[in-house]
Amino acid sequence: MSDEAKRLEEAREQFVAQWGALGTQWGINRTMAQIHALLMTTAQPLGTDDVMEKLQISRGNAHTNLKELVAWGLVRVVVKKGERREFFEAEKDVWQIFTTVARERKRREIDPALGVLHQCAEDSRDMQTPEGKQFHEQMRQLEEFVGFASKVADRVAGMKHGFAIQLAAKMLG
Amino acid sequence: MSDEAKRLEEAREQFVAQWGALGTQWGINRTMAQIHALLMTTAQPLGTDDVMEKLQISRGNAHTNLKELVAWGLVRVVVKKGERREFFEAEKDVWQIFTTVARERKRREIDPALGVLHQCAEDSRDMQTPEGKQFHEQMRQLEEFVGFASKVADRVAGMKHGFAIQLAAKMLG
DNA sequence: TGACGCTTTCACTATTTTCTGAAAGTTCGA
DNA sequence: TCGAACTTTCAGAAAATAGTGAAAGCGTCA
Repeated sequence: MSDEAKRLEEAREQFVAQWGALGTQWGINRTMAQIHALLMTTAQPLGTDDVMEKLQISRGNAHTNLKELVAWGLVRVVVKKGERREFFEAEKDVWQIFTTVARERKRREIDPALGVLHQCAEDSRDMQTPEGKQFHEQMRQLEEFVGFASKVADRVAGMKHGFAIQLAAKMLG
Repeated sequence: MSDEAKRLEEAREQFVAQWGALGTQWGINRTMAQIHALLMTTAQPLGTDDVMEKLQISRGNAHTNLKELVAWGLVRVVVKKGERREFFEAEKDVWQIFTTVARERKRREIDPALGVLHQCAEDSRDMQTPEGKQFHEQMRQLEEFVGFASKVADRVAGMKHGFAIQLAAKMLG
């Protein structure tokens, strides 16, 4: 193996390890983040056994997290003709990754919060005491804000890269 | 206790419980989210023992998470004159809460990622093989995007409520 | 049909995170 | 200087989460 190939291996391992650690902080399972990192930096699709070997994990673990990444929409299943097993390939376009994650997190984190807040605001709508009114008002404001965030997330997730850049440039300028 | 007071208690408990569950999904410790919910919906500041009692948790747990909330900047310590113990009060303004959380998450999640990516991009700067070049390019794009996100976060976190509303209205309109 | 190659599931184990409760530390008034 | 009133820390217990490995499932082809 050439010197550069070795360096590339090292750099990739570095990236995989650190991305995994970051994933943990982000509330994402370490293995899932590591597989994603591995796949993002590999040109050709990998099979389950490749992933198991590179990350030194069990088949069950590799399988579960690969499928989870597919469920998130961050990884595609690729079938090679003449091959029976499945290969996996990560989306590599950064803006695409971002919108996918944004959509998914909105669905998993924002939408449920909205439900809770709406319910609580409803339940306290008619309260008369100062404490009751204050509670209702707080719920209402939270609901309003989160609903707003929800719309922004939809909007951003639906934008084309170019348009987002333009908007952001205006914002930062 | 009046009927409404009872209903308020129930609604609050509902909110606390559900907000705690949501916190977990968001990668935030359940107790911390619950204390935050409790404090956000309570007009007057609470002491450690109040929190322990309402949430049925130990002193150590209450203490640790109250201090953590203070460290995040979501809760203030209040000293009442003539009282030796500390009371705690949550920030209630929604936009304020949002900017605080945005700042904190940027610091904890975005900035470290930027460090990792920059390092990896550097380490692969001079690679010559197609795989090496591709790796470098991927790191570069990720770094660029995350750096950009970092700037946007700073900008948004620094905005006044009114301005943000205006911007968002333009965006959604 | 059956057995091969691969995928999927799941009971159990390991690891990580969170919580408890008690002891130690701090502050302040008498 | 003592001790009451709080706050803070932390070792170990409990709970939650993640990972393993083996068995079961599935589709294909001889």
